[in-house]
Amino acid sequence: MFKSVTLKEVAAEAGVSYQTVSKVINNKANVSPETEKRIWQVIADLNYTPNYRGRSLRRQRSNTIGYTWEPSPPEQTNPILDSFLHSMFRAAEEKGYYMLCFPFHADDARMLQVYQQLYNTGRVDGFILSRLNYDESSVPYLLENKIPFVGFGRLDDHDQSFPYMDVDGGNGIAQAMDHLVSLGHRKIAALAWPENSRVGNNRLEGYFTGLATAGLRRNPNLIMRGEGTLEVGFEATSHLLNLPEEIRPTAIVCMNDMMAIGAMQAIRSVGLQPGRDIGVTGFDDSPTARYLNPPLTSISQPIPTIGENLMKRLIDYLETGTYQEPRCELIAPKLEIRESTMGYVPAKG
Amino acid sequence: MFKSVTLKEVAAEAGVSYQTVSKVINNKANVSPETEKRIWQVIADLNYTPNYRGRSLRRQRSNTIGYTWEPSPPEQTNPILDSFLHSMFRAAEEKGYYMLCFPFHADDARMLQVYQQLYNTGRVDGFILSRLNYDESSVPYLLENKIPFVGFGRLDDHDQSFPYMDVDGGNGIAQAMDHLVSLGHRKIAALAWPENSRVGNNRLEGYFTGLATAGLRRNPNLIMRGEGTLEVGFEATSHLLNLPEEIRPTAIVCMNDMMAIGAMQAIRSVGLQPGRDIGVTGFDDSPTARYLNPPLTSISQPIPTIGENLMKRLIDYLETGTYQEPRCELIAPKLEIRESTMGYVPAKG
DNA sequence: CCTCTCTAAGCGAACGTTCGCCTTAAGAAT
DNA sequence: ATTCTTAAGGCGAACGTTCGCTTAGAGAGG
Repeated sequence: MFKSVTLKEVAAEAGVSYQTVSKVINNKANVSPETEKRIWQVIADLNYTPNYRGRSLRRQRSNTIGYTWEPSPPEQTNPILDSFLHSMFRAAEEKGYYMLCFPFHADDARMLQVYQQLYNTGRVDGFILSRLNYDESSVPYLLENKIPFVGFGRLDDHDQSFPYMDVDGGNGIAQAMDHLVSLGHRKIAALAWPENSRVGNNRLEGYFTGLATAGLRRNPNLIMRGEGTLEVGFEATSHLLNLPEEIRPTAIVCMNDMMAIGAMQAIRSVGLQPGRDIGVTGFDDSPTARYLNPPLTSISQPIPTIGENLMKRLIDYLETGTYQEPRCELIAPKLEIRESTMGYVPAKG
Repeated sequence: MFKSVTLKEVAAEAGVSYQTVSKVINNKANVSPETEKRIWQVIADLNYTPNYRGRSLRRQRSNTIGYTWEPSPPEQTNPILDSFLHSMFRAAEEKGYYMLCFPFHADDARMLQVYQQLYNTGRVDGFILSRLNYDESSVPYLLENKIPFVGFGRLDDHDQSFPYMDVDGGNGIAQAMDHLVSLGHRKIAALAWPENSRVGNNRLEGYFTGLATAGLRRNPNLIMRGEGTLEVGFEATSHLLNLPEEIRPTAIVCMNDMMAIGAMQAIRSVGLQPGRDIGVTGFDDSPTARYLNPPLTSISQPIPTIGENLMKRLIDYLETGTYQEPRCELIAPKLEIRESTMGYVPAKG
């Protein structure tokens, strides 16, 4: 095994006590300029880097942030995982931190135990949570045990109980609605998620906002709910297309891209053309969205900004003991307009 | 901050020296059954877990494995990342290990420095590398510095210089070829990668094997090369479809799914139907493959098996000091047959 | 000449473990 | 009665840091 250079070796070489070397490294030195220079020189010569284990034990700090996430089912892919992770990695490294990733457990109690364990044993200094929903048990648990964390997402729309960043999904869908309305659509359907999904409800709010802004009435027949899968998108859209002419939608706003893909397939399966005959929008702006046929208008979340910001915020808290204001931040997504909403010609007028 | 329970507190409560408690925990005890039982009881009562930092310093072990990977460009998605990571996380946790993830750096020297640093400071005990190519500088570096690691992928086809697992891409493509030949295809094109891609060349080998098995001649006009993107797939296929009738391919084997998607779009853009008129196969079996129109025949890699196996192999080495045989393992992928190769009717007989 | 202050650096202790050797007492063997 | 063995557990040291207090020596002020 590799024997790495220690403080003592540096000290011996520089002709000082090892504690003095430590002080120089940590800028706590009362040392003459020449001595300091000599010490730095030796550090460079021997290629010394402080041992993480010793430092961590003494400082009672691990400089490590824990993170886990629920893995996607095999037939789906997580479009934001890669960039979210890397944005956090980079922000952490910049501050001398690293991320410890650990497996997700569906069993809540087990998951809490893992959080507790990682923190109590000193493996991590805090956590980043993501994809929070109403019933997230980890949030109250971590708060109660005073374990530092920040979240991507919140528990409900007016929650301020812990520091987070979140995408304002409602804002995004409202942008999509305005866009569709401006193209002349008046009968707009929504493919929404089950009512127990906080993210889903947040997005659906944007649908309602969009209707209100345009002075349109809510029509319960045009709101379909289900899991955010291609199949649900297909079925729901098939149903919508079978509605009588006078209420049949001319545009469909989907709460994610998978549903939108299903919707476009359903539209094509009855001989219509997505974009020209029926406008379709998605959410997430998955990498594949632009490659669909037609390319899908979707809503993109500034994932790297969020990852970087969350990490910086958590580290800043760990080092200062207080959270920067604003503790809770909502950030607007961006509508990416593509052909799945272009080419529509309103029936009359 | 949280003050966690220490050995000394357990010892005081149990009325023994703290070293004895340590011995009990590590099964190195010469202790009477009653004492041992009492100690375990106290441990449970106080909810004691050994402090990672102290243990790690003393044992000179971090029980942590490092991993990084090159992030996908924004317009692409890494279809295997999520399940690969989670399979490693799970295997690690089972053995009391965790993964430290750190940012990828395109600059080679910088990257090597990070590896060195993480290892020398005692943050990690070893690494897992992935997506290795011919010119991978990390492999010789880690070998030379005796830093433990295992790889997903190898440097060249007969490489045995370090322990790895790899998917036999050639085997996969050969399966696809056999499948196409059995359907009656005789003119089969390949959308291959640039010649400096080891993975690409390995897969292309399978194309040649398939031709040989079927007794077909290689036709340089039917081998197109380029980046594994949708655009390249589209352009290359458009070119192939413009070839004179007698050599124009009836099937196209693509080295990944993105190219296959591009190929199918090109086929459709000239009024033909993928699957019925021209067979198309991909590689990776991305989650979206089954949702394409038509669903794409592709080759799926047993990612979770690989992740689990790599992790176990590395940990086993760290704990025993020798690698299990076989040190290098090649594992066959699986052909997933879908409609993009079905429905073809050979022209004559 | 004595005290005081300041600078530069040393020193002991502590963080929470694990490791190897030592001690004690009891019983067995001589 | 003396020595030997064994079981049960104690003890000091070490892993590589950082922290806070102490000290040696020089120069200033009275």
